[in-house]
Amino acid sequence: MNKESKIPAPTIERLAHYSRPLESLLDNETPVISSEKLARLCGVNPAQVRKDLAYFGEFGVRGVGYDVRDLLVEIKKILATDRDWTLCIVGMGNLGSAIAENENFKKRGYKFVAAFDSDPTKIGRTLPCGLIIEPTSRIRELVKSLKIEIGVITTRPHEAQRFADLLMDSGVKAILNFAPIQIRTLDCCKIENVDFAVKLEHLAYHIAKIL
Amino acid sequence: MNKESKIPAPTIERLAHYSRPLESLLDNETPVISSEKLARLCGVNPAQVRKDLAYFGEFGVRGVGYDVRDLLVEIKKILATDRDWTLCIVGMGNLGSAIAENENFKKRGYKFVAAFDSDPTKIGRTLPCGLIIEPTSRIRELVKSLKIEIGVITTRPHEAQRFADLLMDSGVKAILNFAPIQIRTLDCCKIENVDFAVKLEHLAYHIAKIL
DNA sequence: CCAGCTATGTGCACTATTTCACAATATCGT
DNA sequence: ACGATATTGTGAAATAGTGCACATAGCTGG
Ligand SMILES: NC(=O)c1ccc[n+]([C@@H]2O[C@H](COP(=O)([O-])OP(=O)(O)OC[C@H]3O[C@@H](n4cnc5c(N)ncnc54)[C@H](O)[C@@H]3O)[C@@H](O)[C@H]2O)c1
Ligand SMILES: NC(=O)c1ccc[n+]([C@@H]2O[C@H](COP(=O)([O-])OP(=O)(O)OC[C@H]3O[C@@H](n4cnc5c(N)ncnc54)[C@H](O)[C@@H]3O)[C@@H](O)[C@H]2O)c1
Repeated sequence: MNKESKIPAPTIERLAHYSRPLESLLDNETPVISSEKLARLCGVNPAQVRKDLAYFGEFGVRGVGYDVRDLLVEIKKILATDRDWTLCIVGMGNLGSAIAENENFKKRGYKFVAAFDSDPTKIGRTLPCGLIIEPTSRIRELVKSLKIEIGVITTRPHEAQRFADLLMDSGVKAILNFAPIQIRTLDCCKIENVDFAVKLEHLAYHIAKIL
Repeated sequence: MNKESKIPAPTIERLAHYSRPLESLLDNETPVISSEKLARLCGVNPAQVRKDLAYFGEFGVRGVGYDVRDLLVEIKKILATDRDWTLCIVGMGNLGSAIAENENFKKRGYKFVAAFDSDPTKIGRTLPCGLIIEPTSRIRELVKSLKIEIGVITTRPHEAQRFADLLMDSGVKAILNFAPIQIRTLDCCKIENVDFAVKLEHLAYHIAKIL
């Protein structure tokens, strides 16, 4: 049971991917799907799908496949997305605003309950989603009182480490960082980075190789 | 020569990461850096740094380290970011606009030369960066006449595949996709996906495990 | 109740990636 | 000029992840 500690990170990421087509299938009234079909929808190997799921239990029926609704429930349980999460976002530039407005996150249970910026001209402004931009000086106070669990960093790079430290120190359990720098992190806090430019550079490398 | 074909994808992504601190070091007037220091700045193993670089040549000096400026030039040469790239973006919602406005991309040589949307109320609008939003019906024409090499997709998910097909058919060599769906792709076109929600789910999984 | 069919769950071999450990080599001080 | 020192470049070992192949087990129809 506690082999959960050595589950490959790619498995976790794929589980999240599997849930996307499953949601469409549910709308589609497709009751059952095979590992082969799901694999094709996600661009992976069918054995991979079965193995990924097998880390967590036996969710399929031999000779039949997986019940779409049940499987989705199980995956959400595994990923802990069967509950709501409380988040805040620091840095309300273009990217920060786009993320705060995005409906998809809300739909998946990621609730932004606070938005921070250090630019005085932005503070107090109300976003279309209803959030009011707070000064960064209130981060500690609000993270604690609103029990914020995840922090999103969309500040400019030179401020990112400072706010990460502040968030961690205030009790945030995880950080999603969009600033293109390497954040030093404490053990008590899990961090994920998203760097679009890295992806573009990867693409550039491949195109250039072909030419 | 053709051992380039078996260079690990993680190596390419790390090379992009290495270039970030190197740029700061340049400003900092630090002339030389060891694999150990660079590794620490990037949160990886020093042997990894050396091996990654060794795929492409010998850039260091034994007993000394790597010349910061030279190394940066070499990495840019490898990643083909020592030149400009021509890009377009399809879907000028919040995220699309944030990306088009971002100065970092321009600074790194990624030039957005066209922006498309299918919403008639948006077409014709001028973005702060100077781009005029074109109707998606002009994608094929403009990709060809402006020699656009990379397409960025920030449309809503259900339109993403259609525009990906159109971009590929128009001659784009690579696509960066932000819509949370699996895009079917042709061999002639390299695709990278960025899915923030997957990262959040990864974080949620880890936090929930600890509790 | 059994035979035939189908698709899962999984041991194992294979492939990919990371890390170790050390020989090779450049520099510096004397 | 040479030994001490530092740090690279790299084969080989260790670790991680993927995919095959098949025994296993549920379902259906007779
Ligand atoms: N914003 C984010 O943080 C974020 C994060 C991850 C993925 N994405 C994905 O990126 C894509 C774009 O996201 P976004 O936040 O820019 O979305 P958005 O709502 O700002 O706009 C997206 C697109 O939909 C069109 N659109 C939106 N509302 C419309 C309307 N009422 N009528 C006609 N067209 C309309 C716009 O023209 C635009 O092209 C989506 O696929 C989304 O899932 C966004
Ligand atoms: N927009 C993107 O596509 C994108 C992509 C990848 C990474 N990022 C990163 O995300 C972060 C935010 O990007 P963004 O596009 O939202 O940046 P942005 O320029 O829209 O704003 C970023 C932040 O800087 C502050 N700011 C900007 N201009 C200011 C000014 N003149 N005076 C005072 N404060 C000012 C804002 O208050 C905001 O908090 C950056 O670290 C960027 O590198 C952005």
